[in-house]
Amino acid sequence: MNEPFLDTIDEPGLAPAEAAKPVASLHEGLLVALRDFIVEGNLADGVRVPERALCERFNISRTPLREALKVLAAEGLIELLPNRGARVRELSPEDVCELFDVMGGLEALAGRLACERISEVEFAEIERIHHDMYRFYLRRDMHGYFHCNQAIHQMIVAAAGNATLAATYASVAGRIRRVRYSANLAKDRDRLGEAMREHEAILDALRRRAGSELSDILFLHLRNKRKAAQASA
Amino acid sequence: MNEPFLDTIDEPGLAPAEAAKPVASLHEGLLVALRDFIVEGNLADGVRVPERALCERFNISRTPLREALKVLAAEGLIELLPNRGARVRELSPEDVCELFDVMGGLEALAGRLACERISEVEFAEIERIHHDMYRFYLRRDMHGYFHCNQAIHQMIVAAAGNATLAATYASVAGRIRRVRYSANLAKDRDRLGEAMREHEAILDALRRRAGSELSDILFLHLRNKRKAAQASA
DNA sequence: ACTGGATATTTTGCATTCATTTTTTGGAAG
DNA sequence: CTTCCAAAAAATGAATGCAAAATATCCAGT
Repeated sequence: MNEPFLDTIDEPGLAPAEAAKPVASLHEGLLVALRDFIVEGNLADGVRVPERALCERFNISRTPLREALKVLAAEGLIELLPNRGARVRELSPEDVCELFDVMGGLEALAGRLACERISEVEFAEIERIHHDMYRFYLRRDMHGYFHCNQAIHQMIVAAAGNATLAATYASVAGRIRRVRYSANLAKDRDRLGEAMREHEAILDALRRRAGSELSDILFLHLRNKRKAAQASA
Repeated sequence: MNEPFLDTIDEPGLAPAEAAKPVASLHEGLLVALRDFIVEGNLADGVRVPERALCERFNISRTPLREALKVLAAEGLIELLPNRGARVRELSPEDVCELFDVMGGLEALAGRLACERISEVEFAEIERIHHDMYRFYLRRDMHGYFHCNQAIHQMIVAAAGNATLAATYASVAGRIRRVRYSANLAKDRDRLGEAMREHEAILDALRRRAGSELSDILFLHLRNKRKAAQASA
């Protein structure tokens, strides 16, 4: 019989590295693996997912799998129909709107808190990434641009210094990540320039530690992202 | 052998009512029951909770119980130490601060969204509860006051019309509910009057549909609640 | 050929069982 | 009397088994 799924990513020579970061329980590792598996889109939306298939895919028995499914259902990533198994939760346009707004609210909060406690070196780091992003923008390097963009938002959340917020934000971001809007979004030149200007305003408000103002800007920034995503859908 | 826990709250004559709202799965019902059980403080913080005891308490086997525990751990209500069982998660003062701030951020978002879409009848209903609350305040009826207070905040969240936000808010509110700050808080007369004035400002901003302003007021309102809670701790 | 229904198969939900890890207990040595 | 170690007991993590529900299949009747 095959070994559990964890070994499928193991190279023989990497055994010590694996030992250095052992997965505490099968369940925990499975949860992460299964979440990534779904977020990365390996399961079509709305399709019934038999437990048996997933068990074979990850080489585990049904018990830990079902535990993981329950958790993912609580996270809102999948839905469990009684006696009818799990399916990847379909995101209606309304769901996507809601998720964008909640992300906007959480980023607004993050910005407000960041203004209260961000250090100069943290700000300098964000500013540095911002300038990198601007260069990518000028070069029309979309990959680099989006990478920096995501990094800045993540750093603002981190600068808020609120672990509960960070966890909540990660959960919402994970759910929305399944929506592939960036491809179409990237083609909208106007939106890109607008986003760049919004980021300038974000930096400016953060520099002045203007929490309330930054809060508004971040929420509206996400609203505009939402609009662009809707337009491209 | 005893029947499952659900029957312990059943009166013989209530069978039809129970049938009208059947619990889909044992797991689902257990999840709700166990969550309430913990939120209501039936389990001391930090104490190891043997699965066996909970199984006997709810008259179910370990499998659905463990599934429910995994979900509650994901919600942050309990923590699961590998091979060492579950314990009710202790809330440090920092955790409480974080939760208050996240609640503030979510309520700020709710207020902003409510300004966009609240109807006149919804606003009138909130205003009515607000006046009820004021009467309770004058009479020093703390029970009525807190009931109205909670109702208003809940109605603002509902008026936002964002199910994702409502679910996130409910999760955070559930986690913080375990902290018993209201008892001490109620004795602080100054804070009570201050809170009353803040609620006036909330109503005023909502009446004018001033989303950004309401957002600020609600966040600061929660901040002040946080301070009062800290002071009484 | 198509529809309806009965049967067979699959799948889910939960209980039970097994193996491993942790905790407790008992006793011997200092 | 205290401390340390070993064995027993208990608890956890995962697998398997079993009953009920859902789905699929097949056949009869039109």
